[in-house]
Amino acid sequence: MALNPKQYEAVRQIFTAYLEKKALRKTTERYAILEEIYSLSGHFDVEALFIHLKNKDYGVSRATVYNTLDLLVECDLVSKHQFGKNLAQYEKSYGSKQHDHLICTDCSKVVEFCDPRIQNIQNTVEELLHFNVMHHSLILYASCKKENCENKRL
Amino acid sequence: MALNPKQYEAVRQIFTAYLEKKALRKTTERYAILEEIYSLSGHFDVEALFIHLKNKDYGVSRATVYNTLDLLVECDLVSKHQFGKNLAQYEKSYGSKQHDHLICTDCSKVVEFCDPRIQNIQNTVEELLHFNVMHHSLILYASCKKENCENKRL
DNA sequence: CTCGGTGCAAAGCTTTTGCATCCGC
DNA sequence: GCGGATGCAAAAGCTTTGCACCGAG
Repeated sequence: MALNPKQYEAVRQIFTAYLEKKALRKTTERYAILEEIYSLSGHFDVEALFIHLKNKDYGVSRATVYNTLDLLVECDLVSKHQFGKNLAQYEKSYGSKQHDHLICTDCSKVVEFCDPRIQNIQNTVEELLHFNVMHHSLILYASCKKENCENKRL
Repeated sequence: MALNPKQYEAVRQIFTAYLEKKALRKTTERYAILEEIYSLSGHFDVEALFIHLKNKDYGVSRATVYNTLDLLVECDLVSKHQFGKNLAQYEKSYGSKQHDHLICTDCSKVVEFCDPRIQNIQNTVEELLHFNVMHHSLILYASCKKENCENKRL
């Protein structure tokens, strides 16, 4: 799940290249946020990331977190999700396999799954509607059968 | 697109049956909201619906609009979407073919499309993960090629 | 030195909540 | 008449914005 140092260096370089291309400044805050995100596993929201950063020596403001997340989404190092709630969820995306999400309607748990057939659908729609599909979001809302669901026991 | 009187009567009856099953009251506000929704075409957000209702003789409050939308979503007469923004979009769903959405990254225009293969993916995931998929949301984010996009001309 | 970026707090927007009033049952 | 539903407004929660200060280039 976690990246090794070499992989993380590649991530930094992608971000650096993006900042240079856009003539944006390479601030310590931006790299601190990138590093924190890649040290996390799974999904997180802005507030959780902000708290994590606040608990370190180096604090950043919410405004900067929002600003930097936008940049990271734009250069594909982070992906943003709206899982039906009015709260954006993020996750690091470098080195991760393309995947989609299933959300348990009982306990809100998020499960990831892969299905290559989604690509076929994209291709068909591209041809039919004459669009270039950049990315997609497939969310399955499902209820678990019996003891699968952790929160069933609560 | 619009329902004929007979179809709309079926919609009313579904809502009535749902309210009775749940022992909820059949208020005039609830039916007024249902009627307004089924007179609209395409997607709408809460504020737009609220304004429409406000402009009629019969006014309802935002709180009631939110409350009633939840009920209508629960009995499958209305579907709710989160198109990447922090603003829920709704659309009537009775008599509509199952469909998914493509959003133009240039002009935010929403295009509907159908693809039966999404059902196969659902079936596979159900078996693999032991979940009962209730519904899904597939959104393709795409940029139009050339003159397809209405806003390209702006 | 310049001007983009940051931090902080205020403002903005959508949605939820509390409470008095109202009306379906 | 009782208790759920409504209306209104206030509150809550996430995100954006304005402005003074800071620091990368």
